[in-house]
Amino acid sequence: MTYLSDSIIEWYEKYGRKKLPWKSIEPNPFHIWVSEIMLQQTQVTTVVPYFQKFIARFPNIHTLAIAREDEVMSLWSGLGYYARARNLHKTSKIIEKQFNGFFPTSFHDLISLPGIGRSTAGAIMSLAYNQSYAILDGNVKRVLARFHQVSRPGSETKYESSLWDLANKHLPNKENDKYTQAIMDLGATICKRSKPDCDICPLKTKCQSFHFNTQDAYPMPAKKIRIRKMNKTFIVFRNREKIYLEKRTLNDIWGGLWSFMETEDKKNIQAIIKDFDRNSKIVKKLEPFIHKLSHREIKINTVIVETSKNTDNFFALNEINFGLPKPVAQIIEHLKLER
DNA sequence: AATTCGGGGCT
DNA sequence: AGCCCAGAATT
Repeated sequence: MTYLSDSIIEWYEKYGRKKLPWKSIEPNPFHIWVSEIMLQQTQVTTVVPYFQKFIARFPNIHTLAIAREDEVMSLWSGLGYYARARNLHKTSKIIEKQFNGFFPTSFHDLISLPGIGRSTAGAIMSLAYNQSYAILDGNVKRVLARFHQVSRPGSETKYESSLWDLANKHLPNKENDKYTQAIMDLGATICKRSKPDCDICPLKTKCQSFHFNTQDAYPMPAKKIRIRKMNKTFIVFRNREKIYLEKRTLNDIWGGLWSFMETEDKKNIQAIIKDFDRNSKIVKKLEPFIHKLSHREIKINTVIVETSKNTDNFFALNEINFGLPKPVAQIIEHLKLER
């Protein structure tokens, strides 16, 4: 099958996005890898400023591999899905040690690395090395689901599998790098989720959804996830200009970032405070606010506690340079303004 | 096979 | 207010 790839590549020559910051005349595998990880479940416009700051600080694998994890997390702060950053760092060390600092060039080696799955490995093989591998991101899924009117059976696995088959079937026999970029660009700029610009789409003469006017029905919607609502109380221990922070464990949200002590049960607040410092007391409560995640909705309460303790985990507001969850960063900004 | 993991853009 | 985004790892 070459109609689809030929048409898309031809379209890309005229209308594709060729100036994204991770693109260069000579492909840079390190840049492509970092961008692919940042772009997982994250839109291009969100990623661009993070990518530029990240590359300015870590221009190559070596600088990343020898960095402190806290600094890596700091540059990821606000981007979300923090396991991506931890895996990125972990993988840079693996490449330094096990691959002698050379970025892997085979699909087998790439997919063995933390944070690199089938689609990301395919993207690197294609975009960095012009090898014939498919990707299956949200853009490609949408284009293929519409082009073929792919239905979503009971089994999600079968649906994914049939899309992968189509993605492989449509691979061109040359210019795979250009094709991969092209089909993503088409999905992002023409074959959009809502109001696709079918009239100027290079695939319209053979697109099933255009023919039957079913663009809104494809891709068929995924199963709805239910959003868990929960409460959290952040306990901000403050000693003059310094506040207490601790590093979060990896098996929860915001893993590896620094945060306040917290509880989900308000009845525990007094006990936690007295356990920390029996002479401390609550001096203030901030206005509660809702922090929304894609799978949770957290009502965040904040209590400020004055303490005279001053351990290693106390930091001046202006010297905090590691990763912070969004709501924690918000609260710290608020505290700075009060000064 | 289903759930978990962020935060933001767009409608 | 709800859905989706250059998905992968874990349960």
